[in-house]
Amino acid sequence: MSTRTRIAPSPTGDPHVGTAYQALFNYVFAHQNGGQFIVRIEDTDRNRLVEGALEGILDMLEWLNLPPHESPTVGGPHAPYIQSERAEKHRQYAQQLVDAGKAYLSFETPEELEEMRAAAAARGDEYGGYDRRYRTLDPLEAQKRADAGESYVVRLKVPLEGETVVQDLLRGAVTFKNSELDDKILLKSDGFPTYHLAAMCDDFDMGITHVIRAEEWLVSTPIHIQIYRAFGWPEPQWIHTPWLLGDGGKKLSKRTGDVSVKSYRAKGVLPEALLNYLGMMGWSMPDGRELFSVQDMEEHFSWERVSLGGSIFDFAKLKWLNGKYIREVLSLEELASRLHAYLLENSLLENGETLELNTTFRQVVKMLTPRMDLFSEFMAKTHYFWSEDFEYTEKARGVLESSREVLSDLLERLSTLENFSPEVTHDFFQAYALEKGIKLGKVMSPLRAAVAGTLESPEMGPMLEALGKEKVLARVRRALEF
RNA sequence: GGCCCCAUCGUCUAACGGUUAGGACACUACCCUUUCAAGGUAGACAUACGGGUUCGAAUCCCGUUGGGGUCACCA
Repeated sequence: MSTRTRIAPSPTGDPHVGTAYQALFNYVFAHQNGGQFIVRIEDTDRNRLVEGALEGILDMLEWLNLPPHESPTVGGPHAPYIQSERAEKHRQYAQQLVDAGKAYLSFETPEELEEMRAAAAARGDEYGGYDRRYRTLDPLEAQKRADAGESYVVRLKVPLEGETVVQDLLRGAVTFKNSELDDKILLKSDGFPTYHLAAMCDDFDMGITHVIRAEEWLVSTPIHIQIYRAFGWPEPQWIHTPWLLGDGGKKLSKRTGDVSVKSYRAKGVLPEALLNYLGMMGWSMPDGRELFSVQDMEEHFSWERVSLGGSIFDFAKLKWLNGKYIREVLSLEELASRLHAYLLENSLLENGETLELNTTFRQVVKMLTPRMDLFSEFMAKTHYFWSEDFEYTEKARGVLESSREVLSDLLERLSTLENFSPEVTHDFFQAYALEKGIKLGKVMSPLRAAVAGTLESPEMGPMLEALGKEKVLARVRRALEF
């Protein structure tokens, strides 16, 4: 039987890094075993749907280059891959369990449930769930009430005694007492299934062999096992991956960190860097390498190398890793075109006419390569390349004021240079400093201030070349008048 | 609170009974240098605690503590 894994995200907001994390592990494991990676959208909670969220998730996977073998958009032999479209099937499954006496109709209202919980809490009961008041109701009687139009849910009749053991691939056997299990709702009063029913039925129907999901699901796994058993289906392999945590070591959420993949994309994080970073959360390469691709992961992945403690998402390290991709992985040509596309996509171009994907742009990108970790830093660090309308920083101003002599010298002599290639200007500066008996810095900083408006910039040679003689001279002139 | 999971530098991690407990991010110096970076070198920083088992425990067992999760007609 071929290995089949899935992610089952809910379309309830921006695409979540946790979803990307799960997608990565599910994708890698499926590919490593020559199997299939499936995306199924879990939208049975009709109240929490967010417009566009489904597309957002699919877009994210495309951006990350983790294409599913089967999904709502590419389809597949088990379509539909949108859970709400399978609701009729879930209702049939629920009925099947009711008919078999493994589940029952239940008529309590949400308010009554609330009272039950409060009462159980007040008594200090160990079991704080549903009191099972309809579990023993005669099925015929129950059916009669349902037929009469009374609102009901379908609940699983879990065993009251004994234990349910979850065999987790990462943690071994995890034992739960059945007396602590709840008669979980399988079908809600709106006729839609809960996650418990829907996910198990769909996993079974879709032939999922390995359920790889976040640790938060571990404690509801005994219920899932009971559902499988009620149907008489063989269990999949359970794998509960370690937590991705936010600040303070709490579950990663909007409150504890940035969870939106869109937001990382907007910051100019490369998809391969994000994936690489996610890959080193909870897993490591056998040789300790930190820079690795999804392909590398497929080659070397094993559950044995997964560490179980949760990992705190550290943006500083992601940033560093992104910088590594910019500096060491992408070619200049690749970098330039992707950066250009990024700027276009985020409408960050300062001047659409001059900021084309041309030689100057490439020269500037090359200069910035060791100087940026994120694409979003690019414009702020290069604005003076694209416009004459730039300010002098406080420090630059100070230097300009005390260097008029050098600047006018420079203006005069620079204008006689044949060309502004780095070699020519480099020799020129050396000679000038030598002649004047001053340090190179005394020549460079005024010029830097004049040309860039700041004392922090790329090297002078390439910078002057990219700017060109005309602009450089004009800027020195402007600085002298300042 | 009940139940469940987890526990190595601040952070991500290596070590699968024997290492001066290694690497990376961040941090601090220094080197390189026309500034800023990048790069290089160095430094500081960890096995939560207490019992066992063993000739020998970060590693195995138990307990404690700590952290997290979960107890929905949400997934």
